[in-house]
Amino acid sequence: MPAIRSKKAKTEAADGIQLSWDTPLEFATPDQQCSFTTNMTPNSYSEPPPLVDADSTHLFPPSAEGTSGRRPAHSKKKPDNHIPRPPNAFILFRSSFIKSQHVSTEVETNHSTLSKIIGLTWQNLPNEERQVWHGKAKAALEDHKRRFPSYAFRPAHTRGKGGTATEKRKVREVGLKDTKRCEKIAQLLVEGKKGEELDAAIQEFDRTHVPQIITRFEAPLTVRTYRRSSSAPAGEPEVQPFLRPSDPPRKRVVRSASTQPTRVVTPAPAVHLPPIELPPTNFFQISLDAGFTASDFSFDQKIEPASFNFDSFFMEPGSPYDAPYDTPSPSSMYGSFDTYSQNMQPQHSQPPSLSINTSFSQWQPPSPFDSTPSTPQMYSASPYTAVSQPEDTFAPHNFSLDAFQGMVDMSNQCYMGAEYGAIAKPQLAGQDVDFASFMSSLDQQHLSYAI
DNA sequence: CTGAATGAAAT
DNA sequence: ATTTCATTCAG
Repeated sequence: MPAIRSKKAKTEAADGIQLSWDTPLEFATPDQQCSFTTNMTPNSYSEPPPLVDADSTHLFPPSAEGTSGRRPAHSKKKPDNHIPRPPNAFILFRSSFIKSQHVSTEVETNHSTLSKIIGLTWQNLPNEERQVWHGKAKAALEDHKRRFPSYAFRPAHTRGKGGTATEKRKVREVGLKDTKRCEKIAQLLVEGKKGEELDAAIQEFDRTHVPQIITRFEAPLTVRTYRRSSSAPAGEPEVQPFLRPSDPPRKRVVRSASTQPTRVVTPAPAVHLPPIELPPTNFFQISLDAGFTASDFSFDQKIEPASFNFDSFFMEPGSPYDAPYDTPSPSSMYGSFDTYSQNMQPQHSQPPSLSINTSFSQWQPPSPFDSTPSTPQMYSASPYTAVSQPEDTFAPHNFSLDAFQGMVDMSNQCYMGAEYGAIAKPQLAGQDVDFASFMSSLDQQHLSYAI
């Protein structure tokens, strides 16, 4: 899921006033000097801790944190007398989780990913076990209050921001880690696997599971929208139905699920594309972002000028990896591919039921292409779209996969390519199909829950 | 410095 | 409602 919660990182001066927090955070330790005192009601939270011995019954007991206060002197700008907030239950859980190395660095070192895993684990945690951590959080809070009686949380509410009217919120970082892997790890964790056992299980998982490749679609670009965006009469109010990479993300709730994307349809006349013959091939299996379903494509029979309108797109490498990486070096075409390619191995012997055969050919754009300034710039990323310049034609359905662009022409032929030309040949059960059929064939099986 | 999670507490 | 910031450290 995208993290739209923007971080301000406003290094606020003048907020902390009190002593510094140099003692190691000792949240969970029961035997610490500070026993409950006076004014607190020990059982203010409803659920009493389990009667049984906690450590043996819990999946993730707090790591035996012996006063190992390792605090690398908080990295950056903090007033020095800054008092950190009391940690909440999850933060405590995460903290303990990290310390205890339940997930070894063999499996995952990236803390963003770890957060994801731990978040999933947290949610899968039995209620009573989460309650334990809420109890710890409560204790930590009380302790905090004792130590810093006059502390008050003063979030630096940054008013006005940068002042720039445009403030485009940063589109999510595309380096999304494989969500399925995170889910798998979390699942294994709640099953009680950790440490080496987990290592082994994940190694096995990594061996058999082909990581997803995440790409982004660009808004369909038509000649009309191009004209409009580049100083046109603009008689009508400017419609901005499409989502371009540079646009702020559509309102998509992050933590609560599901916001259906708006569907947009644009008329589009035919356009001619140069015929290309395909070399053989890589197979990619396609699945869609969680927020969307196949029906969002309005790609029924009459795909005519249906336009894409979604944020992201997954391509899962499927089978035969015969000639993928040495020929035109696809890795140079898009970074995310590169990122994951190390984990890819030839696997299955059967193509996936739903696949796109992307054939990379060294197709060169027609000569007029290079030297024709009249060709809209935005088209230039894809040599194929470049030829669709005739006055009253539209660029066909146009999408981009990172540096990668593609489109579907009026006969539903799908093309992809950046520096290299490529034809995407959707296949269904091994048979070539047009892109519309392909899209409408997407079903639950091919949807993923990610992002 | 950011991202990634959840939750408490502040506007 | 929305935003900050608690933890953590690799990128």
